[in-house]
Amino acid sequence: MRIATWNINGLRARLEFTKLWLEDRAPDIVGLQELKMTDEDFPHDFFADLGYHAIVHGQKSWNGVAILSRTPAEVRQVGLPGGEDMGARLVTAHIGELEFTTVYCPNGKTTTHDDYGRKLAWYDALVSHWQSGDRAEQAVICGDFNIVPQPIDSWRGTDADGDIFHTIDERNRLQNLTNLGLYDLYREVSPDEQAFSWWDYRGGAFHRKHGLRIDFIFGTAAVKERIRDVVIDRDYRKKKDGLTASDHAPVIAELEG
DNA sequence: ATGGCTCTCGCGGAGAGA
Repeated sequence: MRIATWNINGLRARLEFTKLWLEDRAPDIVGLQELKMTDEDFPHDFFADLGYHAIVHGQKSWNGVAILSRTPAEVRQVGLPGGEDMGARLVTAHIGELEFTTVYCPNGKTTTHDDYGRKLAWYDALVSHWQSGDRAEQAVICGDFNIVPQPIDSWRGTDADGDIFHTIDERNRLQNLTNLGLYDLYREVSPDEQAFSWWDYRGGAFHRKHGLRIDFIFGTAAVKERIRDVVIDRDYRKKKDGLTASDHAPVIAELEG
């Protein structure tokens, strides 16, 4: 089974690009973030033609998350309790034995902006929600977390410590989540590699290797035991057939079974 | 030092992203 997460930066603008990727990589389940469209505008028929069911938590203009799956999914949660003021950022579904959640965590803007405090509060709500729920043994939470866990995950290394995405408070929030028994599947496979999942559109950041690793697939111990491989699909950060890529690359985990 | 690019809304230019 192949599962993936991808911040597509506007589904309307990325529809044909997403199709190329789905046909090439053939994932079984995908968490998508930053749809930037309403539930009503979601192109269910487009994905059905490609062999995917979709569960959507959309919103006009901003945010929005969805789960694509080969086999039908059962909705378990739409929206983060206590975090609704920050927009459509969480959806959970059961697909077979697997509980699959995808999230688009708030950005925070700057450490002095009001949104920074809201970002930390949103994380607190996420941790409470995860902790209070009856989680399946096989559970995954993936998405764009907008936090750089370790200096190795930033192209600026320790020079970025204290900046937005790299503060102690943000890193503690991410730690609070993983302390609930979740493993960063990419790091399980590649403990010492520097690899990024996001690069700024500006200034040739991709080619200069100026990126951040902020997109993760976290899994419970039972999921960790099934890992065959985890890759960050940086080839799909490049233009394809003249189509513009998202500023995020997909992250893909291959699991046994 | 700043912005450098791309998206949405909506038709001009602003806000958001990270």
